[in-house]
Amino acid sequence: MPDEAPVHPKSRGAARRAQRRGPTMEDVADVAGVSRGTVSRVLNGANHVSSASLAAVQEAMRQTGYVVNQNARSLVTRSSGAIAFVLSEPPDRLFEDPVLGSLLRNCTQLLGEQGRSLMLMLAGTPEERDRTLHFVRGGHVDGVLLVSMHDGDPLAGELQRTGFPLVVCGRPPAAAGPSMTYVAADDRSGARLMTQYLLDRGRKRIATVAGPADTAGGVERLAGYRDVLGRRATSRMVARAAAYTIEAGREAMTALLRSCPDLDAVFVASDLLAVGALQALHGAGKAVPGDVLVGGFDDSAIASATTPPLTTVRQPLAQVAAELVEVLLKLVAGRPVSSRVLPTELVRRDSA
Amino acid sequence: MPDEAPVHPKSRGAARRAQRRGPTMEDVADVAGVSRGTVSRVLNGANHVSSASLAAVQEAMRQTGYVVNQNARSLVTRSSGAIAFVLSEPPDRLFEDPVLGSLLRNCTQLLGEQGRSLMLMLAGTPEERDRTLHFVRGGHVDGVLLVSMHDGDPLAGELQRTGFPLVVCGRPPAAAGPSMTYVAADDRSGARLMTQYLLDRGRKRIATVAGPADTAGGVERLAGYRDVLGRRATSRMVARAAAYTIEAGREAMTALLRSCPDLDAVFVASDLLAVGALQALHGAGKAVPGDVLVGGFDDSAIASATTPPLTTVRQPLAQVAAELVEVLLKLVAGRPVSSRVLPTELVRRDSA
DNA sequence: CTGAAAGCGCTTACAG
DNA sequence: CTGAAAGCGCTTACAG
Repeated sequence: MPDEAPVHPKSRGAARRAQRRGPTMEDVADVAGVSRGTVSRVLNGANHVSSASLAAVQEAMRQTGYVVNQNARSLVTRSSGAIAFVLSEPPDRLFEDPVLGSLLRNCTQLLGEQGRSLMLMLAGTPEERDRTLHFVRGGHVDGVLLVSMHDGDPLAGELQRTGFPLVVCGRPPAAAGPSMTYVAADDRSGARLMTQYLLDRGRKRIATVAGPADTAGGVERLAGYRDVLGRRATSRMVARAAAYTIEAGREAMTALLRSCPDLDAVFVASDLLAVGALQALHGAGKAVPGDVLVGGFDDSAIASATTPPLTTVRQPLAQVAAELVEVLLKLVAGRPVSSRVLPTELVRRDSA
Repeated sequence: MPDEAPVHPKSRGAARRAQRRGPTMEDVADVAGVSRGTVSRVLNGANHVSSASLAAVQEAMRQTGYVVNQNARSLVTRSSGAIAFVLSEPPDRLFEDPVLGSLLRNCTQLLGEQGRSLMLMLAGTPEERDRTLHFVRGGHVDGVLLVSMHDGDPLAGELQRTGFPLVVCGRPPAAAGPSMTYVAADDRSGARLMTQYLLDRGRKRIATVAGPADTAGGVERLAGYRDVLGRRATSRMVARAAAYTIEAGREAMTALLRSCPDLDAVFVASDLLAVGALQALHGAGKAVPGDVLVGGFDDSAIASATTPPLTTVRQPLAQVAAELVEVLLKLVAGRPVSSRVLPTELVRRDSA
């Protein structure tokens, strides 16, 4: 096997035929009455170009409808203009959680404003991981944004070893080493904020629905909860959700109602989980917030659409995306960067 | 202004320096003791290559860690290996609806399996549209998948005029002309299915929450509803949602309860809208399905997570994605294609 | 089956 | 400020 993903060799011929050969730099130079080099200089910042040449070239570009051939340019500059957005998740539930969608949209938009494009790559299976690594090594992208929720994901380290600029969204796996740059919301202090709030509202038996144990959210948010409650947080007050889904939230909440029937508040580690928790509480005849206070995490779109609307911890997703892009582009430009942890804040609605 | 998006000319130098120059075809050829041409032939299908050369080249590739430079290859083949996935939507609510996420994930996965990559492009604003067009014309991609929910979107026509292979998801705007290839779920007959089902369950006053009037879903699904009810569908039984969101569904349902207080069933044009409709009904003290039958559309992940679980019309999204990719790649290969409309089906749960 | 050579469209020192 | 020229790494007729 050649070390190369198959790219439909058969179809190349046809694709080539179909492509009209647009005007090249040569054509523009001819029309403008200058050399190819001058056209190139106009394209790349217009330094050291007389205003007469500048005008002539611009006019010629308009006339010919010239569009630069990015492949030719990339071949010499060794820079593709694209960034890989790598989603290291099992494929089934992808995008069910609005957090990912928000991140992806924001990054795409911000990169676009910088004249860069985003390649979406899935890396949930071993084959996909290989493809992604191969793709990055092939120089298709100038840098990588990795969104991985699971600890112990080997991809982070492998990507780092390619030597390409890399920024991870969320805290990187411990095994990654200290040199890995990341941007994360402060999960732990957000969880503390919410737990303290529930306590301040006079509740005595505050349970929690934690996220899966192999995710940063599942670890950090539970830690924040424990920071506040100390030994008051007994094991019967903690339930693990199997995934970040509505169903899993419902199941975890049901388990909690069984193990701790007299709970009077619950901190749920994500809004989507909280939707399920609300259903379980309603189903058990518990009034929210009357009998049980419910606090979520994320402040995703669904938080204001539940009944009652969800009091939650706001992750600054737009800012996470902005910093992710900023840090990565700095890295691509060869400038020094450092990791960033962004503050979270409490958003009060009606559920707590 | 040069006709060219700025791609950080300043950063190029740094990026270049940072890039280690991997082994080239020349290096592989040297190690294998053959010419560059033979290495290339091995890479592109291994026809007309002796098994001795083949083995030598493969071994040399392994030894050197060779990875093909896609830019150099694309420059001569005029084929980038990438496909643009263009989302022509206003940015705010993007991905709130799980339908888009599902489509994107499936397309990315299927393209990946074909050795192709997906570039995500937003085209919600005029600037973004220009960027997208420029990008496509620049030859960055071999073809375009356009997901546009809004009629009268000029982008479809503009993309078509570039001459690049294009497939639209959903029925294209009427103005697009007959030659535009599309893949769509059969919205109208799905709506008929649901309306007929509500009728068959003995309901007399079947209202509908329709999608925005400028979307295919808003038009076709309402048409299907009217196909079945004829003049029994009076204007007071139809409410338009302002967008495909939970809030809009709640508002439309509230309006319906005012204009038609004795309704005993409602067909809601999307699952997300139906979540809002359920909230409004519960808020008004109506039991579902006891007092009012509720039918949704999409069968997205949320449909099985509502209380009660939603009876809905299933859009075959995985199949839509598969056909989208298949048709586009055929087009890219220069083969003939035709548009496809995929059947929808009723999924019974508890809300109706 | 295989090598030598042309060429894809651009950028960038290098002279001037 | 500008042109001529080399070179980026590959593919592909063209001979043999």
